[in-house]
Amino acid sequence: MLQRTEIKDALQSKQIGQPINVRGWVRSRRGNKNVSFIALNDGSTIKTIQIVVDLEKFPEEQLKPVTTGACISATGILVESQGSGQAVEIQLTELVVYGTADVDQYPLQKKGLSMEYLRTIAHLRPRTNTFGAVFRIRHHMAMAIHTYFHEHGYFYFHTPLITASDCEGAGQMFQVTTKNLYNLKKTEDGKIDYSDDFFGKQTSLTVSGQLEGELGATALGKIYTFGPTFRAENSNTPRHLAEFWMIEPEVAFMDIDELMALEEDFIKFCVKWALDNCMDDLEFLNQYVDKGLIERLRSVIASDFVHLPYTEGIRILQEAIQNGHKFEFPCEWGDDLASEHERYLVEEHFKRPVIMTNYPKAIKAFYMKIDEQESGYNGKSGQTVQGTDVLFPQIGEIIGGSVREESYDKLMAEIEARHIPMKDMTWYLDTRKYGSCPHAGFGLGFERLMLFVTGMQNIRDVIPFPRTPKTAEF
RNA sequence: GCUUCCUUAGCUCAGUCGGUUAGAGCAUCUGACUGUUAAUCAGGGGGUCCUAGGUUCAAGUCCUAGAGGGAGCGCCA
Repeated sequence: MLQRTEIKDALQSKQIGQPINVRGWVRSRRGNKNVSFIALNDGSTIKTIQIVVDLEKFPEEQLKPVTTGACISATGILVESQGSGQAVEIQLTELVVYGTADVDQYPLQKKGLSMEYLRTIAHLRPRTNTFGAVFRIRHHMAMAIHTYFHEHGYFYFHTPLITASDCEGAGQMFQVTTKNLYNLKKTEDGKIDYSDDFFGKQTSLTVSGQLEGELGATALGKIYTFGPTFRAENSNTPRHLAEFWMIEPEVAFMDIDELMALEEDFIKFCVKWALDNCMDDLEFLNQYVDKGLIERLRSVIASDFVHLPYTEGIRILQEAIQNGHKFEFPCEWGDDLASEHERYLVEEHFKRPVIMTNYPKAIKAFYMKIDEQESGYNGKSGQTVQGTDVLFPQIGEIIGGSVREESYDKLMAEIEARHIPMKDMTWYLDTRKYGSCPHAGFGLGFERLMLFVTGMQNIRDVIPFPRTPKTAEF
């Protein structure tokens, strides 16, 4: 049998008049009593190749199983197309049907399928144009991430997925245990006895690789993590998953300005990568999912991100309120900003991405470096921390980053003030105890980047098998 | 977790004030058409109106509860 050619290559081929073999899944078949046209897709590209069937050589009976969804091998002669719409097509000489798809049962149709419906058949949705495009782009974004960090001298550092620490505070955790939940052994004071559990202590799935990432950065200099993360929050929104992938670079000797430059440069690199490598898929999404997509991607690459200290952000919001803008929630200095406030700043006031910095320390994590230089609110220093959140149009917070507090004493003071359980965390504190150094890093939700790059509306549609509260199908 | 909306044919949706036999487009099937490309044209088949109660002479329509889904908010990435 002739060697298989992938459809993306077949469509570019100049071997007119030569035999060719393609294999894939039938998107549609149409025609009249003389000729039948099969649109075939093999996933290598969003495009289909047209197989032209002369019904005198292939009687209708033989073509019966060639229905939408069926898998076939088509051998024929590559010819210049007589019709408009494609440069080349294949005149069929030999047909093999690998697998049929009963038209009364196969759930995918040529058109008119909602995202909600496709989510119920997530095992088949990669065969649709939209999800094919999304998952090809997902691959390319993963490659972009590895390429960016590798080319900038970062090391890919693997942090554990199972952890015994519960102090990061990033969210509720999924417990990991081999204990018999129907017959739990209790200690004398009524607590669960984990001493006979698999790890001999209580363990969970990680909510962040950052703390372990800091161990890597304070030895290798520049590291990044890229792996799955798990949060058991009961979050029901189009921007949250219980299982998602996170990118967390951590860099020794990096200050807040360098951190912001990294965040901006990294995101722009990824967006540009998509425009350079995924244009066919982006054009499809631009046409059918989000009309402004490509323009928005280009504008993000072209614009400089705003650097906005929290205190200045509050001032702008209060000015907006004085000018008659209505917000549901208040925003006094010290309040955490609500989505509506972030959206106002990004989408209405600045109309470009904003990196918000120097937040009040009370609303941020314990490990963020306290701002001693910043004059801060009412001219008093030490009230803010060097956090840097990148806020994007449509999707809100895409990155949360900060300079880390490198002083052992200051870090311990925060930990004690917040009553954070650190008894099993001496390994983390050792980074500050031995050769402590200034360092910084950020976390970027991979699926949120995917939302932005694809224009998709719901985070459940940019990961093949989404896990959300009450849903763990497939 | 809170608020709110939705659930009618395989899919996307109409369905008026509670009133005769529940409709459309697409899909599918049959036929027509000498090259289509979201093909087109003609015709046919296809219904547990989410589930369980209730109100009523009469419920897809009103009420209660439950299930599933979406959106907004909170938490965050």
